[in-house]
Amino acid sequence: MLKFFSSSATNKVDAKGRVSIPAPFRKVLQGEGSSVLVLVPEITGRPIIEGFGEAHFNKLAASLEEMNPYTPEYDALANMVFGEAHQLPLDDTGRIVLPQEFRDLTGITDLAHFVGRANTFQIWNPETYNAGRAEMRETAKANVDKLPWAGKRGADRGAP
Amino acid sequence: MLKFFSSSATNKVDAKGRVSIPAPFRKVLQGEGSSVLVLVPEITGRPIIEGFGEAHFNKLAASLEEMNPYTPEYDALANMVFGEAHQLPLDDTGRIVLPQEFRDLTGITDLAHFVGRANTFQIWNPETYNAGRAEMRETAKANVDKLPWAGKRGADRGAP
DNA sequence: TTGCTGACCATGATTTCCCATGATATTCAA
DNA sequence: TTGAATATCATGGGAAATCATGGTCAGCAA
Repeated sequence: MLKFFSSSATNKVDAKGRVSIPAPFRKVLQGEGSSVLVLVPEITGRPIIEGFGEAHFNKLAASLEEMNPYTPEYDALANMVFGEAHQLPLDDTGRIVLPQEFRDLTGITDLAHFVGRANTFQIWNPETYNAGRAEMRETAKANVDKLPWAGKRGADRGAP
Repeated sequence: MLKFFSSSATNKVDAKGRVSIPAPFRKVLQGEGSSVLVLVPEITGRPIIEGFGEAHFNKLAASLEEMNPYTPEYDALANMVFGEAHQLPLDDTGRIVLPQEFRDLTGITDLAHFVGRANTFQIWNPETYNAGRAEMRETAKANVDKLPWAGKRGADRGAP
């Protein structure tokens, strides 16, 4: 069973706001033994939706619990994350209804672009994504050395 | 059990996009106790696919988690690596379906060239590979001394 | 009513699964 | 060491399941 959200897909959003969650993503949720999906606006305010399963949602809740309540930080995070999150059940064909506020936030009308990001995934307006893609490629290229790819950063790869 | 990806092979891509993963490569995956393969476009954007097993994929995820999220670097790496990675299960005859986007990227139509690279391997359009091979030989020849062959202990492996 | 939601059914296009085959490779015994 | 018996490998094809998508209809609220 798949462990990480990976790959991308652009799916249609129908007149009722329904979108198919890409099959590989559903398999990750399934692996968590869950068929609900959590969507939250990207916390820094960019026009992107962040998505994940219950497992990750629980982790977020756990981190919050470690914070001191009745502080502005706790307040802000609790409200922005949990206050704006939607827990959406997948229907029997693997679709969710994308809440109107998320369509507004992202500018999504009839197409939604899904991007896997390991423990989470994102939903973008395809146009926004394409507009930023070239720059992301450049930034990624300039930062390869942050990942244990083939350089010496890949410390424990077996060879001395 | 084999530990590194080595050797090369050129295999057919059938009408359904299926390719046999070279048997020696399968043995490396088997050694990791896994039968899924991860493919990612080469990060600098050349028309090459990078492949490896779940073990290496986990390491990539782990390094990401150590980075500061919501930075352009994190974003770019997450989207370009995980967003474009495919986790592909091998079928019972050791084949995968090479995703269309990878066939497009590399220009692969009916033949795929596999090249072992120790901890990862690459998939090339055979023509692209052949076209660049002579130059790679020259570059390798000019840099033999960078490898710590027997008798050359402590050779300089390049400083940060 | 009018409009929205959710449950259910329908469908074409993949994609996956399963079985089959010829070409090497490998094993093992004489 | 040679040759026959046995695996392994790369490849092909058809049937069955999955996927993304669309539509209908009943319930419920405004």
